[in-house]
Amino acid sequence: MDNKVIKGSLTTIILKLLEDNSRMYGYEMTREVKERSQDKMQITEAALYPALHKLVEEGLLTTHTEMVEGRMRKYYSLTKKGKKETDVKVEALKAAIESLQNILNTGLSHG
Amino acid sequence: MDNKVIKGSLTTIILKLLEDNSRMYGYEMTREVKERSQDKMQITEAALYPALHKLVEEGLLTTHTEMVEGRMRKYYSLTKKGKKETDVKVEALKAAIESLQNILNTGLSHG
DNA sequence: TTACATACCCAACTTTCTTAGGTATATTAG
DNA sequence: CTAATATACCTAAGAAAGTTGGGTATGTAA
Repeated sequence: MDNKVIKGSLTTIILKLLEDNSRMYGYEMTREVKERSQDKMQITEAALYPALHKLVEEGLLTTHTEMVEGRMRKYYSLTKKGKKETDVKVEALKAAIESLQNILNTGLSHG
Repeated sequence: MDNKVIKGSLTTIILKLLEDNSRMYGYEMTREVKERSQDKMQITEAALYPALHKLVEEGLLTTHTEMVEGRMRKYYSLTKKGKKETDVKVEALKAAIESLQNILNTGLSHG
């Protein structure tokens, strides 16, 4: 993450993107995150690719390589196991965000 | 963080607690986070103490040790520099959370 | 031919957290 | 008196997940 504030959520973000899109390639994911966050967040390719490889290793993603306009594209998709994990991880992240907000918003007078 | 979902926010949490309380000791911080998150989050002492020491090193916190009921308590407070940093870091974390939510909530049909 | 966008990748390093302890006092249960 | 639990501080070794700083290669626009 470019925005070194929230770490440990990259894997969950990847899974969520693939839940929404059925198949995506790495470079496309970096664009999508930039867009969804209105340019405020940027995943670096150096963090992304190793994370994708790990997810494949763990059996959560499968790949399919294609040549498009002379360039290689390695598409990733969720496996059945990956879909289950996505639900679990997305829910866990949402819960963690809520807790974090409770921590950050307690102790305010009312301004 | 016990909840290994969100990393990198421990320092900001410490600063925020001290913004709300003027002085706190380490053990108290672990209780406060547990309470604010309704037992969903738990900061470990092994993560907390090194983080506190680093913040003192960086000039963001000062300490004052007292004996209370036969036990040592090391109180931490924000320095002037620490107060400024707190504002910066809390705002950055809130913005990051918002971006993260945008990422997680895009692509939903409406169910 | 230079620059930029697209598209994949790796190695070395750093930061931050977890795991797994250690020390010590006060209080409660038996 | 003893054991367990809560309070209260701490460290060292290792893992995990990033960052920094590259590399390779094609297509397109200036």
